[in-house]
Amino acid sequence: MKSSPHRPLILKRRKLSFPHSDAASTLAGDEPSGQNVGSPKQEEAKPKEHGTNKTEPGNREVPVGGIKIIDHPTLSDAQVVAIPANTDVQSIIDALTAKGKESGSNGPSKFILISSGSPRMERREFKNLFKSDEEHSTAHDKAGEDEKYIGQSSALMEELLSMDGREPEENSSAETTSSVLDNSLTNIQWLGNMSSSGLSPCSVKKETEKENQTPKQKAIKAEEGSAASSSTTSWQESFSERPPYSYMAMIQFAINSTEKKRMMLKDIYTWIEDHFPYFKHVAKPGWKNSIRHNLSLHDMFVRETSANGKISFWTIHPEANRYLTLDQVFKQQKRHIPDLQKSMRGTSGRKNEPQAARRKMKPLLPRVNSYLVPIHFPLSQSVILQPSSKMPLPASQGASETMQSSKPVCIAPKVLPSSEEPTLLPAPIPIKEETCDGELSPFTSQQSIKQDACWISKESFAAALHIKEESDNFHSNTWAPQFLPTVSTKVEPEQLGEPPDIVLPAPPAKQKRPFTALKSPSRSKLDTLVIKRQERQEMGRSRRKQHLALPSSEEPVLLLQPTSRSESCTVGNDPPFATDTHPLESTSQFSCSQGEVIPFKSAIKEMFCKLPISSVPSKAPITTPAPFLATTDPWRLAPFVKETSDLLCSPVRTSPTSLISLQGNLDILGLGSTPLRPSLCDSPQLPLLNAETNDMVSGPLTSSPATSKQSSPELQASALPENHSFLEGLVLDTMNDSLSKILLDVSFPGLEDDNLGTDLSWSQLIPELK
DNA sequence: CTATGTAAACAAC
DNA sequence: GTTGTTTACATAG
Repeated sequence: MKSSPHRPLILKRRKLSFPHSDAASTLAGDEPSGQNVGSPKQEEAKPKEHGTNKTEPGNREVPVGGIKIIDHPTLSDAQVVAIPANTDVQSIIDALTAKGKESGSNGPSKFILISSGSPRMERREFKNLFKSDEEHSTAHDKAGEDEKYIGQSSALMEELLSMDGREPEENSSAETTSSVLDNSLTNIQWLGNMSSSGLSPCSVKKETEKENQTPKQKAIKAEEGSAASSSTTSWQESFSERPPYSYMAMIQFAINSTEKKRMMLKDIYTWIEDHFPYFKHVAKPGWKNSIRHNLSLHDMFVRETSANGKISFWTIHPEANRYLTLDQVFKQQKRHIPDLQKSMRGTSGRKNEPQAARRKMKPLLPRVNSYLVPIHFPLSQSVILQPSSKMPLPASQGASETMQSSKPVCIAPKVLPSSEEPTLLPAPIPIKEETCDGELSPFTSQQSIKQDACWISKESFAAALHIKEESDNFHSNTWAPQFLPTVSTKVEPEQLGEPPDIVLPAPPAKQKRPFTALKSPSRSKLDTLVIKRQERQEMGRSRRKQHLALPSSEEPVLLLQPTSRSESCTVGNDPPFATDTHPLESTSQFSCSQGEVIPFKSAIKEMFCKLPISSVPSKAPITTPAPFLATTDPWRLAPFVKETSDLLCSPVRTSPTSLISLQGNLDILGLGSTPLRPSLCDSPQLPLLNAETNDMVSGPLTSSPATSKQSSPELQASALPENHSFLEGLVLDTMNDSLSKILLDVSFPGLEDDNLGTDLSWSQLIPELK
């Protein structure tokens, strides 16, 4: 009852009913908590083994190839496996296998691997061992194993391997199929940072077991900080410390851990507790509130109600869902981390080194920024981003490490299609991605000076990347159909190094439903009902989902400008873009040739949602979609716009440009939970990128015929016809850990204002526009 | 300024 | 009491 002075009273809050409760059918069938969801609770059972495990009390060693297996001092069901530096994986496996046999079913379920030697190898190898991570594997239920990877402290790595698959966790990774051992390998859970011997008492039981991973980061931290000295402390901390994941990320992990990709709130809580002991044991109860808050806050989380309406599940909007799982993330981290750590440690003074850039890297799984944050990219931005030509892998590969290391692991929801967006097509368009792991490297590697910039840029970069993807999706989804002919997006995948563990989702689902109910009428099909979805408007300060609120001041920038510059917007040098003109906004807004400015921001939401009630409605109820909007899918924008006219300076025009702008806006707006961040332009990187751009373009990308990819101004001007608009950029695919360059070639004959008359116009392409 | 985290008020069950 | 929403405020970057 306290009334907070600050907080306005909520006069009324009304739940939206869903039209489709029928969808529930699906639900009904499904049990709420879902099979998958994991019945974390059940897991608890594990302990049973203990008794027997103890079979080998004391530190008994089971030497196998120099590998020592010792009972964990405090964990009854765990054993510590000391692995000599040069031990090969097979030996380890053999040792564990032998141990496992020896112990029988009752044996220890977990093994903590400690290697003093070259941890890296182990990982790698293990990694190899681990088979695929496909998530979809039903595995959840049973498979329980998770891998836990401990960071590699240079000193030691530890891994817990759960031998038995008992744990029901759903880790994606779990591929039950494999032998027990495999499973165990497969599931790596996080180990805390146990620094050293890691034998310290660990009260955490199952937690340990499950998948929490302690990010290496932690490990790193540990090292840095208090570190290891007291193993106990570190050990405990590992479990007690808060995971480096944001709530948003954890929720995603939880939901994606289930087969159906949906989870009830309660199960989410449970999953998190199970996987991150911190929340079970240390966190204040308020964390649940935070979870709920995040669910409500982020558009990517969609609540679906069972047919009967009694059960509500939380799902991740397909468009936004990267299907990340803890496992995947973990694996990724694995890859990257080593490098990072190296760099970090190795160079105690990181700064000095070129590596400095890295240093800046965010924690792999930063709770922060980019992590999991949906990034919306306005088309324009994409334009802005220019890949550096350098991207070529050369050094990169070698550098791959660097790259990776440098690369923050971002888990960003794929696209954040704005709720508005109707994204139907997943990837109809031919999109190629080229991921160059090495790509970044150039940046990093290059000049030291720049590196910093690079760094920064990187982050932004990452964002940009994501954005790009979005844009792709964006295009592909919404536009693709219409544009297909004309538009070609390419992303050329070049993965240097590793195959993506993560499978990019081309989520099947995508097609299904649009993020926002608003848009797609069709979505009705969905089994479940989507309850939420609204666009967000801006909110003043409060953060209700981020919207794209752009400062009114800023005006939309033309994506494709008629003027030579238009394309040139490219970052590079264009002062305008890059600099002030529309720093961020530029990305978000597009100006109509007319000069109209369309600020998207919050207005949009309102428009969509029409949420009279709350000033800042976050998610619009699906049901409410405006008719017109619904009809046209994606682009009901225009109409939309009109209404919003208030906000918009001018009514939307069908003019091609306008469309573009809209779209861009949409993106931005749309889901945009995340606001555009500082545009790429701003970031220092740009320059770098630009510079190279040309080359790049010419490179692989160019392969595509008609489409010219260059975004670089020069090129544009010279080479490109006005009609063509190219969006070129790099995409960082967190999932794959790779960088992708994407070229989006949107060429219309007459796109630009100047040319409008000429050939095709957007409107032509898209009837609706007219 | 943004993204996040946290606390809290409130609403609807 | 639980689940969801939405504010408000705080903090880190």
